[in-house]
Order: sequence, then C-alpha cells, then structure tokens
Amino acid sequence: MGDKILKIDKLPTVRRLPAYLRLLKVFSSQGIDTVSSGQLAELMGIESILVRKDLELTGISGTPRIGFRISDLIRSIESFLGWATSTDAFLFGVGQLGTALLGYRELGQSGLKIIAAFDTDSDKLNRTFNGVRVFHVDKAPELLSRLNVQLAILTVPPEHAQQVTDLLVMNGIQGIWNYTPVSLEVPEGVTVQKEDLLSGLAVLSVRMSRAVVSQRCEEGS
Amino acid sequence: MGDKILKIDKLPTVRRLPAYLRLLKVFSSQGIDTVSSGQLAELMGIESILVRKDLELTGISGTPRIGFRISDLIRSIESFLGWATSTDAFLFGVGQLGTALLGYRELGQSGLKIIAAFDTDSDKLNRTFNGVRVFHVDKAPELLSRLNVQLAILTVPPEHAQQVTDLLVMNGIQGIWNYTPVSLEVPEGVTVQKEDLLSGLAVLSVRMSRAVVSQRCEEGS
DNA sequence: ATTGAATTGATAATAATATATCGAATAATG
DNA sequence: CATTATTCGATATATTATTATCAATTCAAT
Ligand SMILES: NC(=O)c1ccc[n+]([C@@H]2O[C@H](COP(=O)([O-])OP(=O)(O)OC[C@H]3O[C@@H](n4cnc5c(N)ncnc54)[C@H](O)[C@@H]3O)[C@@H](O)[C@H]2O)c1
Ligand SMILES: NC(=O)c1ccc[n+]([C@@H]2O[C@H](COP(=O)([O-])OP(=O)(O)OC[C@H]3O[C@@H](n4cnc5c(N)ncnc54)[C@H](O)[C@@H]3O)[C@@H](O)[C@H]2O)c1
Repeated sequence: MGDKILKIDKLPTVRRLPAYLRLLKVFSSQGIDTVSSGQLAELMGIESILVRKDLELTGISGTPRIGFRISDLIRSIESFLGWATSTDAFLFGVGQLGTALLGYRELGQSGLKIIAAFDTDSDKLNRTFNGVRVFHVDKAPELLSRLNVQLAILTVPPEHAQQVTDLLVMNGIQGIWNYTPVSLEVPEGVTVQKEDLLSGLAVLSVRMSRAVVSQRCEEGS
Repeated sequence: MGDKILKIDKLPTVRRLPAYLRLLKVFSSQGIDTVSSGQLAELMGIESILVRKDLELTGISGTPRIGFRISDLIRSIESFLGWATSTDAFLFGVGQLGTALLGYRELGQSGLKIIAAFDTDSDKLNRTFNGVRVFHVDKAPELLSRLNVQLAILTVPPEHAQQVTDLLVMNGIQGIWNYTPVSLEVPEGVTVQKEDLLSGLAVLSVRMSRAVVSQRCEEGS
C-alpha cells in the first residue's frame, strides 16, 4: 500500500512528442506552414484523433478547415518538453555507446548539450569526441558543482553504474539518463530514465513470431 | 475506420520481460534457485501483482510460500520471446551507433546473432568489428537469400533509411529493428520495430521539470 | 450572402493496463 | 500432525489510453 501517487504523466503522449517535432521541422524546412492532424497521423501510423489529443496536451489549438500552424506547434511542443532552451549535461563512460551518443547530432536539437565527458580509462582521457573533452571521473565532483550541471548520461559498464550514480547524487545531480541495465538506487527527488534497448527487441521478436503464425493460418484457411 | 485490429499484445509486459530475464540470470549465477514475485517487484520498482501477471503470460506458475523456480522462469521467458534459439541478423550502417551495437555483448544472450554488416563507405569495407565482417551493401541481396537472414538492424543515416529498407524487403526480410527516426514504409507481413531514443529524453525532461515544481510546492507549504 | 467541404475539439464509449482483495495452497515450525 | 506464516493466482476494481461520434467552426467557391 502506502504512497498512492497520482500519475498524470500521459507518458505515451510525451513519448510521441519528439516524433511530431521531427516531422514538423521537416515540414518547416520545406516552407510548409500548416499541417492537419490527419497528415501527421498518417505519417506516424496512428489515428488523427490521437494526434489532436496529444497536441492538446502541449496547450495548442488548431483552426478548423486548416489544421495547425507549424511554427506555433514547434514552439508549443518544445516549450512543453523544456527543449526550447538548452540543458547542459555530462556523459559518463566514453565507450562504444558513449561515443555514439557524443556524436549524435539530434541531441543538440532536443535541448541537450553534452559539455563534458568522463571516463577512467587513460586511453580516453584528455581526448575530445565531437568537440567534447574527456576528463577523469575524479574531476567530476568539482566540475558538477562549478558548472551546476543537473543532468547526466550514464553509459558505464553495469558493474560501475551504482557507484558512479552515488557520486553523481552526492554532487547534486537532478536527472540521470541511464543506458545501463541496472535499476539504480537514488534518493527521492532525483529522476532516473532507464533505457532498455532489449525491450524493443523483445517486442520485435514476439511480433515476428506472431506474424509467422498468422501467415500460416491464412495459408491453412 | 476500417480494420478494427484487436491488440492483445500485452506490450508493456513484453517490454518488461528482458529486465526480468537479466535479474534472473544474475540470481542464477549466484546459485540462487527460487525467487518470489515480491523480490522481483522490489528490484524492478513495480508491484508484485504486476510481476505475477507478467510471468503468467509466459505460461509459468509458481508455488505458494516459495515463489518461482528460476531455471524454469528463464526457460519460460526465453521460450516466450523466441530467445531460446539464436536468430541471425544483418546490420546496415556501420557508423557510430552501428559499431556500438556490433560491440553490444548482451545481444548475443538475447537470441540475436549479427553475422554480417553492410556499409557504403570504403573506409568501413572488409574490416571486422567484434568479429563481424563489413561488406558493401551491393552484396546484401545475394547474402540475404543465401543465408536466409530474416532480421535486419538499421543504423544508416535517415536519408538512406527507406532506400535500404526497400532493398531489404525486396530480398525477403521479415523484421527490421529501426534506429533511424524515419517511419519506414513496408508491405504487410514485414514487422518494423522503431526505437526512438529521444522519446526517453522527452520523458526525462518533463519529469525533471515536474520534480522542480513539486519541490517548490513543498517549500511553499 | 449562401452553400459546401474539411477540420477541429467537446463529449462519450471502449479498450488496455495496473492495482487491490482475498481465499487457497504450500512449506516450514513446533 | 496441527499450526502458522507466506506466497500465489482468481476475481474484481480502478486507472489510463485510445477510439468513436458529431456539432461547431472556418475557409473557399459559387
Ligand atoms: N554497446 C551498446 O550498443 C549498448 C547498448 C545498450 C546498452 N549498453 C550499455 O551501456 C553501457 C556501456 O556499454 P558499452 O558497450 O559502451 O561498454 P564499453 O565497455 O565500451 O564502455 C564503457 C566505458 O565506461 C568506462 N568506465 C568504466 N568504469 C567507469 C567509471 N567508474 N567511471 C567512468 N567511466 C567508466 C570504460 O573505461 C569504458 O570506456 C553498458 O552498461 C551496456 O550494458 C550498451
Ligand atoms: N549516434 C547515435 O547515438 C544515434 C542514436 C539514435 C539514433 N541514431 C540514428 O542512427 C542512424 C545512424 O547514426 P550514426 O550516428 O551512427 O550515423 P553515422 O553517420 O555515424 O553512421 C551511418 C553509417 O551508415 C553508412 N551508410 C550510409 N548510407 C548507407 C547505405 N545506403 N547502406 C549502408 N550503409 C550506409 C555510412 O557510411 C555510415 O557508416 C541515424 O539514422 C541516426 O539518426 C543515432
């Protein structure tokens, strides 16, 4: 029992917002300035009513017969997500996945600016990846507080995940984007978003096996 | 209107299964052989009843007072996901993200074996990454049919995503694990699983901003 | 101006997912 | 062997998410 936390997250909606944003920016770059929920729905592979509900959450309203003004829509979504202004972040673990993320351009357009990276491996130290300098983890506490960084991306090996997390928490981190498969222990007030790539593979796996089954059924009938 | 597709996917459950699997394997490697839904729930940060429902879907049943036999559980989940036997896959686009995935060990334990990779960049060709050889995309059609590969991982630049997809579909691909932000057009029968890393960032962003707000409220009251 | 076609958005209905309750089953204990 | 504490799992409920319906609005064309 206990806490009874009200969840007014609208999580599925929030998850779709970046995809809308990307489409809108494509339209915008093509000089188009309005779009209907039906058009967005088609491109997203969902129902138009769902698009309207989603957009409603960001506080925008469209005009009948026309649709939505793209520039307003972009502003509205970005503002809702807090992506209008850029947030500084540190990345921990400059390995395979870490370097990929350091080179991921679209993060910059999603309000995230990785301003430094940290590792323990001497091969990685003092190098720069895509303009981001790599420091030893020991430097993190000082830099975290000096630069007042509130967000960290965690791409260290699983066995070091909690230890690095503790260090981050101790130095006032507010949010952790966790790519390790570890369920991190953090005090209340610190937000952790865990990404599990394997969950997508799981969905793909069951859908593919189901597709085979239904194909066989059709053949059979 | 139209199709009225019933969704008996239990998608949220399927998404959680890999995380259970990982925990179970840790337990197993520690010589533990039973676990209760409560223990798993605690580690996952969810309710125990939800764990039981999830596990039920894979067709297992536990014993009161004891819990679940871990070896059975692993077998049951792996079999449900189709991860008991390994599936061959090709990877397209040996760039930043592509090489990270080529080096991602845990894929091998999730029933996925990347047996070849493809690129167009001459710098990448004929090299091997983590034991996986890189071929020119032009070789893909022949190898796809010769090796009867049904699953592809797509990590090419967005502007080439559809074109590579068309090539894959033409050569009988059944499933695509799509890391590009493009909503791919595929014929019925081909399964696409799109991964959007930014959707996780979106969730983190709104949660962090909300955390700040609720903190302020508490201070105020 | 009037009509017609297209689209939004309020309301309602349905579906999917998560949580609660509690009897039944089971192994450990005395 | 009876008792007790614990955990499962069937059933019921609550919450959240999606889809449907349709009147109201707006622009464009006549
Ligand atoms: N490779 C992938 O495609 C992939 C995909 C999904 C999740 N992950 C997860 O991401 C994490 C990293 O995976 P990877 O493949 O990049 O591994 P990796 O070994 O290539 O990279 C890990 C890096 O972290 C550094 N490191 C180790 N201890 C550290 C510490 N205490 N502080 C800072 N840095 C430290 C290492 O020196 C290394 O550079 C793992 O938890 C993995 O499960 C990886
Ligand atoms: N870098 C990341 O962390 C990250 C994260 C999420 C999503 N993505 C997405 O993954 C994709 C790849 O990103 P990246 O950062 O690795 O880019 P990248 O440019 O480093 O890699 C792309 C690779 O694809 C190859 N390529 C180009 N055309 C090809 C073709 N027709 N057939 C086969 N290979 C081809 C290129 O030569 C290059 O090696 C992009 O769509 C990006 O949006 C990247």
